[in-house]
Amino acid sequence: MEKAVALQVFEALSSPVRLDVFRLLVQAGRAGKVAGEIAEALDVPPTNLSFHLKGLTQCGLASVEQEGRYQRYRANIPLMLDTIAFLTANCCADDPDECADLRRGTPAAAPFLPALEPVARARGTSRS
Amino acid sequence: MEKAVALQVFEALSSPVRLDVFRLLVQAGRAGKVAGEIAEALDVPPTNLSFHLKGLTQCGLASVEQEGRYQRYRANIPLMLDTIAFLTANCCADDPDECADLRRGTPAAAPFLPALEPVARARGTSRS
DNA sequence: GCAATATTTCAACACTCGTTGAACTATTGA
DNA sequence: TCAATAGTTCAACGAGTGTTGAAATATTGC
Repeated sequence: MEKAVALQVFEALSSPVRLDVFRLLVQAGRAGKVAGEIAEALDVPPTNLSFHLKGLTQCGLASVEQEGRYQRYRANIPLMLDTIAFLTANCCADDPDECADLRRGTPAAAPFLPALEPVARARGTSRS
Repeated sequence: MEKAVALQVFEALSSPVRLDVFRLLVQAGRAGKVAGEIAEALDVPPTNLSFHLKGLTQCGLASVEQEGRYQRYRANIPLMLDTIAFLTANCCADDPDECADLRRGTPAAAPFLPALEPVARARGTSRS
């Protein structure tokens, strides 16, 4: 994946409205949602929603298909996964032990953010 | 994870400089890098780098540790994984078959990718 | 103490982004 | 054809972001 694409994806996901829309589409799966459904679900004015849907489609994170007078949007999950792969490429200096340690410390559904207590912990104090 | 945190993470990753810095730190692993090393590796002026490092640390994506007159930065990989989990929560209308289809053809680059398992098994389906 | 090194803060500027109402296009149903 | 519905485009404004040089802070070695 090219860096430019990853940047566009992250930029798209950095807006509250677009993040909500994308997650809604991810949860909708193949079925997707038409613009009106999205607008109703998220309580976003049509004008504004259209603006953000354009952003999501332009970076490839969503696709559109016309259905009569409706526009059906769907999440591009492969692109999302590609972007994640790009972000984690060659991680941990290619040391599998490091990766294992880091993953162990992170239950996939952690309720609290480990904001300022990250990898630094692994160095010096608790590890030999 | 709170939506606000995920937003800050994506916003942080939506800048070319910050994306480069974060990926560099991910690749550096536990060792991390001091600001000067990052500046040299990416050819970013110190003033500008400092600005972006602040952004990365404020959202929790990087940590700082003082080492004499140096500042050592490290990637917060658990936070990154939490964010990914947040993004993919309840995907595909909780239909495991959909997830399996979508994940097919996705590059399995980093050792981190297995952490995405919840995507495919959101509904307790044993697969593999 | 003093100079050199490493990094951050500050002020200023151009630039981009998000939101909104009004106007526009396209499709449906009568 | 006409009115209603679904959605997008446009113009404008305020707010936020990225970059830079100059100045400030902190640490090291002499």
